Amino acid sequence: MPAQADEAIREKVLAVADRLYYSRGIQAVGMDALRAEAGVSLKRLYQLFPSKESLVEEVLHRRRQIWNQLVEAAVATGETPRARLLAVYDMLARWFDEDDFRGCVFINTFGELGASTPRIADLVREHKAQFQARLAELIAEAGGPASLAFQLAILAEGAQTTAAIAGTSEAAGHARTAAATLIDSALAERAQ
Amino acid sequence: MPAQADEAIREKVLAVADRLYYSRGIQAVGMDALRAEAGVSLKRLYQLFPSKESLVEEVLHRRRQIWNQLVEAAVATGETPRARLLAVYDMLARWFDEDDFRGCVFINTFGELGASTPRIADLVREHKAQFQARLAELIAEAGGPASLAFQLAILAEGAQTTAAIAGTSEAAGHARTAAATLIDSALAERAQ
DNA sequence: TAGCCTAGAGAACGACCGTTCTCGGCGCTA
DNA sequence: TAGCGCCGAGAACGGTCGTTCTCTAGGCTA
Repeated sequence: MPAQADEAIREKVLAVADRLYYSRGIQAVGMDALRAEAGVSLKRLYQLFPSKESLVEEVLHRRRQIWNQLVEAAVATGETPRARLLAVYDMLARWFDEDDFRGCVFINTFGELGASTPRIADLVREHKAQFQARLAELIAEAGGPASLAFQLAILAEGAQTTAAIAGTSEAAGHARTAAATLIDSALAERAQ
Repeated sequence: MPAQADEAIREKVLAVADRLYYSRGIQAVGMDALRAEAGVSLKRLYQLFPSKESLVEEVLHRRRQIWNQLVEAAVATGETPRARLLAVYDMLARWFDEDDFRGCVFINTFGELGASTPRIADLVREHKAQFQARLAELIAEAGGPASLAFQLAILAEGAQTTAAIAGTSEAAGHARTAAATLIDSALAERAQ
């Protein structure tokens, strides 16, 4: 039982679970469907993850890391603080254009399980708070006010939800335009 | 079997279903829990609504009517087009402050059932499109550009989601401030 | 080669769900 | 008062889910 093989299987299961949960919803995907798709025995599945809930938690944890990497990769492309902020919305636009886009995993999970599973509701809260804190850092670099972080976070949130429901990716462009307006307005006000 | 008594029972069932579904999630509330809470027999329940899915659809329909009334009541308080638009965000603020606020019913339902129940996904899409169209009307009255409707809709959407997850109602205030900035910016641009 | 440990396949279990069926009692008509 | 039909209570049914258990086959050690 080589530990590194276990790690590979873990990652495979997490990747499959992420894909199935995201496309069909968590409650709609049973452990058996997961087992079949991942090519793992049920016994192994429960050795790696003691329960479905713990598996869901790890899927969210993994998504959070991926999200953070996407944000940082986008931010790294900007030369100025303003460009770094707007790059986040460009990243959203690319994401919304993917074929399997179905909204924010965290929002969907919150709607599905938040009322009955406090641990998962907390994970969602943490993730959103962390993203907002990152926005606040970028805004501080630009010399903007703290309230701007709330406004930009609301825009990003709304863009994800709107894109998921309307099924079009144009929400990202509108959010980006609105973000630019809000940033410029806040900086202009501070400048005078 | 007086028809008006049937109507009263229908409304009672719908109200109870709305409350339970909203607070616990749809999948977490069985028909039997509903029966117990509404004080109706299972037989009657299935006479009034042929299936759980049809019941969910009617709950959403009812919520949509309530939402429209709230929007129109808020809009009616504004003297100017700008004030009418901002009144929508004031309405959101009051809603977020309610004890049992748990986000937008339509978003939550979309996350829970949207992937597996196309009819319900369509209802959610229709509702959001209608709200956005109403915003576009108000913006046209103010002489603003059509793209502003998208921006304001994204703000309202994001405010609801952010308030639900963060558990604070301050999102409405930030959304309102951002909305005012976007409106004024758009109108100033058009004026010159 | 003999014995043991492991892991996979899948049956089994208990719980719950949406939906339907049965039964017993009550009220209305003749 | 006798009979009929409706209604509520709740059992029953078929299905699915998360989780555990059983059985069997295969590879490793001595």
